[in-house]
Amino acid sequence: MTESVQKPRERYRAQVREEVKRHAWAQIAGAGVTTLSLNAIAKEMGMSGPALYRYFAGRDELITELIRDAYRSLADTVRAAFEAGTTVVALAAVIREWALSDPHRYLLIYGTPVPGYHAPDEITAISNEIMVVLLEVCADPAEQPQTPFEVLLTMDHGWASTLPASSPTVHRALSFWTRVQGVLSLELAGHFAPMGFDAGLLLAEEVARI
Amino acid sequence: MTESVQKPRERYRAQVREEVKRHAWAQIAGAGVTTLSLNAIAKEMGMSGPALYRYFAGRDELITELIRDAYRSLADTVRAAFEAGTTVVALAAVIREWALSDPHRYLLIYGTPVPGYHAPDEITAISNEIMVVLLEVCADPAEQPQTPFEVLLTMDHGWASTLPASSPTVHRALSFWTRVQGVLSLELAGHFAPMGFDAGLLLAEEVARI
DNA sequence: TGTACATCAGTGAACGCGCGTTCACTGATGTAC
DNA sequence: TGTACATCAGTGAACGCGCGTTCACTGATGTAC
Repeated sequence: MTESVQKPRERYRAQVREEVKRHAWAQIAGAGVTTLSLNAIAKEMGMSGPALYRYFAGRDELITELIRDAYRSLADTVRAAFEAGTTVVALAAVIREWALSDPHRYLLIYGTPVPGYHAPDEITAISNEIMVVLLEVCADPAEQPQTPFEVLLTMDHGWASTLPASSPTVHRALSFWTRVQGVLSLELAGHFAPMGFDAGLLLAEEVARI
Repeated sequence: MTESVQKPRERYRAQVREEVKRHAWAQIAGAGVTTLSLNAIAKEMGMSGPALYRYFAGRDELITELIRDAYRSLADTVRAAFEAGTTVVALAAVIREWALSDPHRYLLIYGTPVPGYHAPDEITAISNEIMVVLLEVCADPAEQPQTPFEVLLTMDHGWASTLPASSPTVHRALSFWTRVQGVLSLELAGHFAPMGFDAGLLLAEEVARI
């Protein structure tokens, strides 16, 4: 964000880091995180393996960066839709488009967890940002729930601390989120493929009445 | 099923295959399919690596077996619940229990697809069995939908071929399935952990009105 | 019941591969006077 | 503007590791007469 005052070396470092990440995403798009390899990325960039250690402390740091960027991208997308004034149905479609535009990016953060990886606080913070937007959209008075919901939550922290735990808004947001994930996780893993119907339509139906 | 007439060698082969699979599941329970290794399994069994090639053509065949067994187990569980006479809410709870009893088994079939792996027909057949049960449960006249659904499906094959594509039953089954997947995929990947609420309750709410 | 043969489980060595990571070093780039 | 020095990107060799898989072989188990 303050890149304009970077000195040349810093600028160069940032560029190379970005290039590494681009190649990393390309690899992930091919076969998921599992096959992500520093050596392979170095080779693609015409460098030798150890060179990347100038830019990343190791494989784990690179993966953390990728996960963070993925969350960041989704949070920004969702926030932008909200600020442009969206309905829950339209927001679901926006999230689906985001996921379809790069399925492995979606799977990186919502698919099977990377073995041995534990997300740092910064990442849970971004994840919370997303929930906050969902809560805001679900709190829209024009989109009230049809039926009152029962107490569901026992939490007293984080994004929901300013809302009563049994708030219909919270329940609506959770319903929205799980239904979106339900359609997307099945669609992206290919489980709808043999059935031959429009997952976008199903998603719209799913979130139309929450 | 005809094991009682197996000759000793066949019997022994079957036992070893089962033992290999047990170790494979233990590995998967630890860190997912990714880290599954024939050599490691052999070592745990006190055998040398190549010995396993007497029992499995290779790593892929073993994985296929595991995936098939996972589907088989879920299909049997779901069918048993149906035959005992279940409601949609109870069935959802049964599926959740099945998933929680071995999260990585669930993730093996509904999580991020294994790179480079393509399911043989036998497996899609079992997957269809599950859908058939869901359709039967959702067709229960005691569990009629509250609202009529619009046309969603354009398929003309497989398990739905005997039902009109726009059938409320089909829509109810798809809603059920995606909502179950939505809750489970988020819960098992740990995305509910920082929120501190009862995922079982959320699931019950989700499938109560389909 | 005993012998001759066929089957097959399991071994150990080997192949080729790629991985993450460390280390001492070279050579280019930037900085300070 | 020019020189002396510090910084740092990138290299190549090496370490130790584990993987899937093949192959020729040994020795035990089962089969047929």
